Amino acid sequence: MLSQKAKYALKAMIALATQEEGNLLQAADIAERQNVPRKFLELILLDLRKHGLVRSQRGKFGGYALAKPADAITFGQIIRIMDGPLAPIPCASLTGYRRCADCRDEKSCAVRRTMREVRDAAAAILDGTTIADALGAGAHEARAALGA
Amino acid sequence: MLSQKAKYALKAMIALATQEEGNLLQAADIAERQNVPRKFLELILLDLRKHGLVRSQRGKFGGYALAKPADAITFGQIIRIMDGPLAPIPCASLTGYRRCADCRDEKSCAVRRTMREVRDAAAAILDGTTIADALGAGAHEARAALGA
DNA sequence: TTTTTGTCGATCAAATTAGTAGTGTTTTAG
DNA sequence: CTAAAACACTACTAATTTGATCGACAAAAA
Repeated sequence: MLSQKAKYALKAMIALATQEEGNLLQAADIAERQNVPRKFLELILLDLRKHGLVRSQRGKFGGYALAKPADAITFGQIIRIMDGPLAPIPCASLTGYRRCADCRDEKSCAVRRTMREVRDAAAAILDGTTIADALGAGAHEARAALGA
Repeated sequence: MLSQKAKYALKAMIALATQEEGNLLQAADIAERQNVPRKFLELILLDLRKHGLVRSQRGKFGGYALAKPADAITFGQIIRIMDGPLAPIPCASLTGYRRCADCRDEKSCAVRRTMREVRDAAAAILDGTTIADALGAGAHEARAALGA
Protein backbone atom coordinates (compact mmCIF):
# COMPACT_ATOMS: atom_id res chain seq x y z
CA MET A 1 0.00 0.00 0.00
CA LEU A 2 1.06 3.52 -0.81
CA SER A 3 1.07 5.59 2.38
CA GLN A 4 -0.73 8.90 2.64
CA LYS A 5 2.70 10.43 2.95
CA ALA A 6 3.81 9.10 -0.42
CA LYS A 7 0.54 10.11 -2.04
CA TYR A 8 0.84 13.63 -0.64
CA ALA A 9 4.46 13.78 -1.81
CA LEU A 10 3.47 12.85 -5.35
CA LYS A 11 0.69 15.42 -5.37
CA ALA A 12 3.00 18.09 -4.01
CA MET A 13 5.64 17.37 -6.63
CA ILE A 14 3.01 17.57 -9.35
CA ALA A 15 1.82 20.89 -7.96
CA LEU A 16 5.39 22.21 -7.94
CA ALA A 17 5.78 21.10 -11.54
CA THR A 18 2.91 23.32 -12.64
CA GLN A 19 4.93 26.37 -11.68
CA GLU A 20 7.16 28.00 -14.19
CA GLU A 21 10.91 27.78 -13.77
CA GLY A 22 12.19 29.64 -10.72
CA ASN A 23 8.76 30.37 -9.29
CA LEU A 24 8.35 29.28 -5.67
CA LEU A 25 5.26 27.70 -4.19
CA GLN A 26 4.58 27.89 -0.47
CA ALA A 27 3.73 24.92 1.68
CA ALA A 28 0.46 26.53 2.72
CA ASP A 29 -0.51 27.03 -0.94
CA ILE A 30 0.23 23.44 -1.85
CA ALA A 31 -1.59 22.23 1.23
CA GLU A 32 -4.71 24.15 0.32
CA ARG A 33 -4.60 23.30 -3.38
CA GLN A 34 -4.06 19.60 -2.80
CA ASN A 35 -6.18 19.29 0.32
CA VAL A 36 -3.37 18.09 2.52
CA PRO A 37 -2.64 18.90 6.22
CA ARG A 38 -0.16 21.78 6.13
CA LYS A 39 2.20 20.74 8.92
CA PHE A 40 2.33 17.19 7.66
CA LEU A 41 3.13 18.46 4.20
CA GLU A 42 6.00 20.52 5.57
CA LEU A 43 7.60 17.37 6.93
CA ILE A 44 7.20 15.72 3.58
CA LEU A 45 8.71 18.63 1.69
CA LEU A 46 11.61 18.70 4.12
CA ASP A 47 12.25 15.07 3.44
CA LEU A 48 12.07 15.61 -0.30
CA ARG A 49 14.53 18.47 0.03
CA LYS A 50 16.97 16.36 2.01
CA HIS A 51 16.85 13.85 -0.80
CA GLY A 52 17.54 16.51 -3.39
CA LEU A 53 14.23 16.47 -5.23
CA VAL A 54 13.11 19.87 -4.05
CA ARG A 55 14.82 23.11 -3.14
CA SER A 56 13.50 25.58 -0.63
CA GLN A 57 13.88 29.20 0.30
CA ARG A 58 13.25 30.49 3.79
CA GLY A 59 11.83 33.75 4.99
CA LYS A 60 9.11 35.97 3.67
CA PHE A 61 8.15 35.04 0.11
CA GLY A 62 10.02 31.79 0.56
CA GLY A 63 8.70 28.47 -0.69
CA TYR A 64 9.59 25.37 -2.62
CA ALA A 65 10.47 24.45 -6.17
CA LEU A 66 11.57 21.31 -7.98
CA ALA A 67 15.32 20.87 -7.73
CA LYS A 68 15.45 19.15 -11.13
CA PRO A 69 13.45 19.18 -14.35
CA ALA A 70 10.08 17.48 -13.97
CA ASP A 71 11.02 14.87 -16.55
CA ALA A 72 14.03 13.86 -14.46
CA ILE A 73 11.96 12.99 -11.40
CA THR A 74 10.12 9.68 -11.35
CA PHE A 75 7.29 8.33 -9.24
CA GLY A 76 9.65 5.54 -8.21
CA GLN A 77 12.18 7.94 -6.67
CA ILE A 78 9.52 9.71 -4.65
CA ILE A 79 7.83 6.56 -3.43
CA ARG A 80 11.12 4.96 -2.40
CA ILE A 81 11.98 8.04 -0.34
CA MET A 82 8.65 8.06 1.43
CA ASP A 83 7.76 4.38 1.74
CA GLY A 84 10.97 2.49 1.03
CA PRO A 85 11.45 -0.32 -1.49
CA LEU A 86 8.83 -1.08 -4.13
CA ALA A 87 9.04 -4.85 -3.71
CA PRO A 88 6.10 -6.49 -1.89
CA ILE A 89 8.56 -8.42 0.26
CA PRO A 90 12.13 -7.53 1.31
CA CYS A 91 13.68 -10.70 -0.12
CA ALA A 92 12.48 -9.61 -3.57
CA SER A 93 13.83 -6.08 -3.30
CA LEU A 94 16.81 -4.72 -5.21
CA THR A 95 17.20 -1.51 -3.22
CA GLY A 96 16.37 -2.91 0.21
CA TYR A 97 17.09 -6.61 0.14
CA ARG A 98 16.68 -8.56 3.36
CA ARG A 99 16.47 -12.29 3.75
CA CYS A 100 13.26 -13.86 5.06
CA ALA A 101 13.90 -15.21 8.55
CA ASP A 102 11.79 -18.29 7.84
CA CYS A 103 13.02 -19.12 4.36
CA ARG A 104 14.78 -22.45 3.99
CA ASP A 105 15.97 -22.14 0.41
CA GLU A 106 15.68 -18.77 -1.23
CA LYS A 107 16.74 -20.06 -4.64
CA SER A 108 13.73 -22.30 -4.96
CA CYS A 109 11.19 -20.05 -3.22
CA ALA A 110 8.22 -19.55 -5.51
CA VAL A 111 6.84 -16.75 -3.38
CA ARG A 112 10.04 -14.79 -3.76
CA ARG A 113 10.22 -15.52 -7.48
CA THR A 114 6.69 -14.26 -8.07
CA MET A 115 7.12 -11.22 -5.85
CA ARG A 116 10.21 -10.36 -7.83
CA GLU A 117 8.09 -10.39 -10.97
CA VAL A 118 5.62 -8.06 -9.30
CA ARG A 119 8.42 -5.79 -8.13
CA ASP A 120 9.89 -5.64 -11.62
CA ALA A 121 6.56 -4.81 -13.18
CA ALA A 122 5.84 -2.10 -10.62
CA ALA A 123 9.35 -0.67 -10.94
CA ALA A 124 9.06 -0.57 -14.71
CA ILE A 125 5.96 1.58 -14.43
CA LEU A 126 6.99 3.75 -11.50
CA ASP A 127 10.55 4.36 -12.64
CA GLY A 128 9.22 5.01 -16.12
CA THR A 129 6.65 7.60 -15.13
CA THR A 130 7.95 11.09 -14.44
CA ILE A 131 6.35 14.11 -12.84
CA ALA A 132 6.29 15.61 -16.30
CA ASP A 133 4.26 12.63 -17.52
CA ALA A 134 1.81 13.21 -14.71
CA LEU A 135 1.19 16.80 -15.70
CA GLY A 136 -0.82 16.35 -18.85
CA ALA A 137 -3.80 14.06 -18.38
CA GLY A 138 -3.36 11.20 -20.80
CA ALA A 139 0.22 12.12 -21.61
CA HIS A 140 1.59 8.89 -20.27
CA GLU A 141 -0.97 6.75 -22.03
CA ALA A 142 0.00 8.45 -25.27
CA ARG A 143 3.64 7.71 -24.60
CA ALA A 144 2.80 4.12 -23.72
CA ALA A 145 0.70 3.71 -26.87
CA LEU A 146 3.67 4.83 -28.94
CA GLY A 147 5.73 2.16 -27.26
CA ALA A 148 8.05 4.73 -25.70
CA MET B 1 3.84 -4.78 1.27
CA LEU B 2 2.84 -8.39 1.56
CA SER B 3 2.08 -9.22 5.18
CA GLN B 4 3.65 -12.14 6.97
CA LYS B 5 0.18 -13.59 7.07
CA ALA B 6 -0.14 -13.61 3.30
CA LYS B 7 3.35 -14.97 2.86
CA TYR B 8 2.62 -17.80 5.31
CA ALA B 9 -0.66 -18.49 3.53
CA LEU B 10 1.09 -18.82 0.17
CA LYS B 11 3.72 -21.11 1.63
CA ALA B 12 1.07 -23.23 3.33
CA MET B 13 -0.92 -23.59 0.13
CA ILE B 14 2.21 -24.60 -1.73
CA ALA B 15 2.96 -27.18 0.96
CA LEU B 16 -0.58 -28.57 0.68
CA ALA B 17 -0.18 -28.79 -3.08
CA THR B 18 2.80 -31.13 -2.71
CA GLN B 19 0.51 -33.74 -1.18
CA GLU B 20 -1.20 -36.24 -3.37
CA GLU B 21 -4.95 -36.07 -3.84
CA GLY B 22 -6.87 -36.78 -0.66
CA ASN B 23 -3.85 -36.79 1.61
CA LEU B 24 -4.16 -34.49 4.61
CA LEU B 25 -1.40 -32.38 6.06
CA GLN B 26 -1.53 -31.23 9.66
CA ALA B 27 -1.05 -27.66 10.77
CA ALA B 28 1.87 -28.67 12.95
CA ASP B 29 3.56 -30.38 9.99
CA ILE B 30 3.15 -27.38 7.74
CA ALA B 31 4.32 -25.09 10.51
CA GLU B 32 7.49 -27.08 11.00
CA ARG B 33 8.19 -27.58 7.32
CA GLN B 34 7.67 -23.94 6.44
CA ASN B 35 9.10 -22.48 9.62
CA VAL B 36 5.91 -20.70 10.61
CA PRO B 37 4.42 -20.18 14.11
CA ARG B 38 1.90 -22.99 14.55
CA LYS B 39 -0.94 -21.13 16.24
CA PHE B 40 -0.68 -18.27 13.82
CA LEU B 41 -0.78 -20.69 10.93
CA GLU B 42 -3.94 -22.27 12.31
CA LEU B 43 -5.69 -18.91 12.11
CA ILE B 44 -4.55 -18.52 8.56
CA LEU B 45 -5.73 -21.99 7.53
CA LEU B 46 -9.06 -21.32 9.18
CA ASP B 47 -9.42 -18.19 7.16
CA LEU B 48 -8.49 -20.00 3.96
CA ARG B 49 -11.05 -22.65 4.77
CA LYS B 50 -13.78 -20.08 5.33
CA HIS B 51 -12.99 -18.72 1.91
CA GLY B 52 -13.21 -22.16 0.33
CA LEU B 53 -9.59 -22.62 -0.68
CA VAL B 54 -8.86 -25.34 1.83
CA ARG B 55 -10.84 -28.15 3.42
CA SER B 56 -10.14 -29.52 6.87
CA GLN B 57 -10.80 -32.61 8.92
CA ARG B 58 -10.88 -32.62 12.69
CA GLY B 59 -9.79 -35.22 15.20
CA LYS B 60 -6.98 -37.72 15.18
CA PHE B 61 -5.34 -37.97 11.76
CA GLY B 62 -7.15 -34.80 10.79
CA GLY B 63 -5.51 -32.05 8.81
CA TYR B 64 -5.89 -29.84 5.78
CA ALA B 65 -5.99 -30.26 2.03
CA LEU B 66 -6.58 -28.00 -0.94
CA ALA B 67 -10.27 -27.65 -1.66
CA LYS B 68 -9.62 -27.23 -5.38
CA PRO B 69 -6.99 -28.30 -7.93
CA ALA B 70 -3.72 -26.42 -7.45
CA ASP B 71 -4.01 -24.93 -10.92
CA ALA B 72 -7.35 -23.39 -9.99
CA ILE B 73 -5.95 -21.41 -7.07
CA THR B 74 -4.04 -18.22 -7.80
CA PHE B 75 -1.66 -16.10 -5.74
CA GLY B 76 -4.09 -13.24 -6.28
CA GLN B 77 -6.96 -15.04 -4.57
CA ILE B 78 -4.86 -15.89 -1.55
CA ILE B 79 -3.36 -12.43 -1.17
CA ARG B 80 -6.73 -10.72 -1.50
CA ILE B 81 -8.13 -12.92 1.28
CA MET B 82 -5.23 -12.17 3.60
CA ASP B 83 -4.31 -8.59 2.79
CA GLY B 84 -7.20 -7.19 0.81
CA PRO B 85 -7.03 -5.47 -2.58
CA LEU B 86 -3.88 -5.57 -4.70
CA ALA B 87 -4.02 -1.89 -5.67
CA PRO B 88 -1.50 0.38 -3.97
CA ILE B 89 -4.26 2.86 -3.21
CA PRO B 90 -7.99 2.26 -2.68
CA CYS B 91 -9.10 4.67 -5.41
CA ALA B 92 -7.24 2.47 -7.93
CA SER B 93 -8.77 -0.79 -6.74
CA LEU B 94 -11.33 -2.85 -8.64
CA THR B 95 -12.25 -5.16 -5.78
CA GLY B 96 -12.08 -2.62 -2.96
CA TYR B 97 -12.64 0.79 -4.49
CA ARG B 98 -12.82 3.76 -2.15
CA ARG B 99 -12.57 7.40 -3.02
CA CYS B 100 -9.65 9.45 -1.71
CA ALA B 101 -10.96 11.93 0.85
CA ASP B 102 -8.61 14.62 -0.41
CA CYS B 103 -9.05 14.13 -4.15
CA ARG B 104 -10.51 17.08 -6.02
CA ASP B 105 -10.99 15.46 -9.44
CA GLU B 106 -10.52 11.74 -9.70
CA LYS B 107 -10.78 11.73 -13.48
CA SER B 108 -7.68 13.82 -13.91
CA CYS B 109 -5.65 12.42 -11.01
CA ALA B 110 -2.28 11.26 -12.29
CA VAL B 111 -1.48 9.45 -9.07
CA ARG B 112 -4.60 7.36 -9.42
CA ARG B 113 -3.97 6.72 -13.10
CA THR B 114 -0.46 5.47 -12.45
CA MET B 115 -1.47 3.39 -9.45
CA ARG B 116 -4.10 1.78 -11.61
CA GLU B 117 -1.38 0.79 -14.04
CA VAL B 118 0.59 -0.72 -11.19
CA ARG B 119 -2.46 -2.54 -9.93
CA ASP B 120 -3.18 -3.96 -13.37
CA ALA B 121 0.37 -5.16 -13.80
CA ALA B 122 0.43 -6.78 -10.37
CA ALA B 123 -2.98 -8.35 -10.88
CA ALA B 124 -1.92 -9.77 -14.23
CA ILE B 125 0.98 -11.56 -12.56
CA LEU B 126 -0.73 -12.60 -9.34
CA ASP B 127 -4.00 -13.70 -10.93
CA GLY B 128 -1.99 -15.49 -13.60
CA THR B 129 0.22 -17.45 -11.26
CA THR B 130 -1.32 -20.54 -9.68
CA ILE B 131 -0.19 -22.73 -6.82
CA ALA B 132 0.54 -25.36 -9.45
CA ASP B 133 2.89 -22.92 -11.18
CA ALA B 134 4.67 -22.38 -7.89
CA LEU B 135 5.34 -26.05 -7.41
CA GLY B 136 7.99 -26.67 -10.02
CA ALA B 137 10.93 -24.26 -9.74
CA GLY B 138 11.09 -22.46 -13.03
CA ALA B 139 7.76 -23.77 -14.23
CA HIS B 140 6.26 -20.32 -14.40
CA GLU B 141 9.24 -18.84 -16.20
CA ALA B 142 8.94 -21.59 -18.78
CA ARG B 143 5.27 -20.78 -19.20
CA ALA B 144 6.05 -17.09 -19.48
CA ALA B 145 8.79 -17.70 -22.01
CA LEU B 146 6.32 -19.59 -24.17
CA GLY B 147 4.03 -16.61 -24.01
CA ALA B 148 1.32 -18.62 -22.27
C1' DT C 1 -12.76 -42.67 26.96
C1' DT C 2 -8.46 -40.84 25.99
C1' DT C 3 -5.69 -38.70 22.65
C1' DT C 4 -5.16 -35.91 18.87
C1' DT C 5 -6.36 -32.36 16.07
C1' DG C 6 -9.02 -28.46 14.22
C1' DT C 7 -12.11 -24.18 15.92
C1' DC C 8 -12.65 -20.02 17.97
C1' DG C 9 -12.49 -16.04 21.07
C1' DA C 10 -9.71 -13.08 23.74
C1' DT C 11 -5.77 -10.80 24.58
C1' DC C 12 -1.30 -8.45 23.83
C1' DA C 13 3.14 -6.09 22.70
C1' DA C 14 5.49 -3.76 19.21
C1' DA C 15 5.58 -1.20 15.23
C1' DT C 16 3.66 1.89 11.97
C1' DT C 17 0.84 5.61 10.40
C1' DA C 18 -0.97 9.96 10.21
C1' DG C 19 -0.86 13.47 12.11
C1' DT C 20 -0.27 17.93 15.73
C1' DA C 21 2.28 21.34 18.47
C1' DG C 22 5.66 24.33 19.41
C1' DT C 23 10.02 26.37 19.01
C1' DG C 24 13.74 28.01 16.36
C1' DT C 25 15.86 30.25 12.24
C1' DT C 26 15.96 32.95 7.94
C1' DT C 27 14.59 36.41 5.01
C1' DT C 28 12.48 40.52 3.53
C1' DA C 29 9.57 44.77 3.85
C1' DG C 30 9.09 48.82 5.85
C1' DC D 1 16.01 47.72 13.47
C1' DT D 2 12.18 45.18 13.89
C1' DA D 3 8.04 42.77 12.82
C1' DA D 4 5.98 39.48 9.98
C1' DA D 5 6.18 35.56 7.13
C1' DA D 6 8.03 31.50 5.86
C1' DC D 7 10.80 27.16 6.23
C1' DA D 8 13.46 23.82 9.74
C1' DC D 9 13.44 20.80 13.28
C1' DT D 10 12.19 18.19 17.46
C1' DA D 11 8.99 15.99 20.10
C1' DC D 12 4.91 14.00 21.09
C1' DT D 13 0.57 11.35 20.54
C1' DA D 14 -3.60 8.74 19.29
C1' DA D 15 -5.27 5.20 16.54
C1' DT D 16 -4.54 1.31 13.84
C1' DT D 17 -2.30 -2.70 12.18
C1' DT D 18 0.63 -6.53 12.63
C1' DG D 19 2.18 -10.63 14.33
C1' DA D 20 1.52 -13.20 17.14
C1' DT D 21 0.09 -16.29 21.91
C1' DC D 22 -3.17 -18.68 25.18
C1' DG D 23 -6.69 -21.38 26.56
C1' DA D 24 -11.07 -23.48 26.33
C1' DC D 25 -13.96 -26.18 23.30
C1' DA D 26 -15.49 -29.62 19.75
C1' DA D 27 -14.95 -33.58 16.94
C1' DA D 28 -13.01 -37.83 15.42
C1' DA D 29 -10.59 -42.04 15.81
C1' DA D 30 -8.14 -45.72 18.28
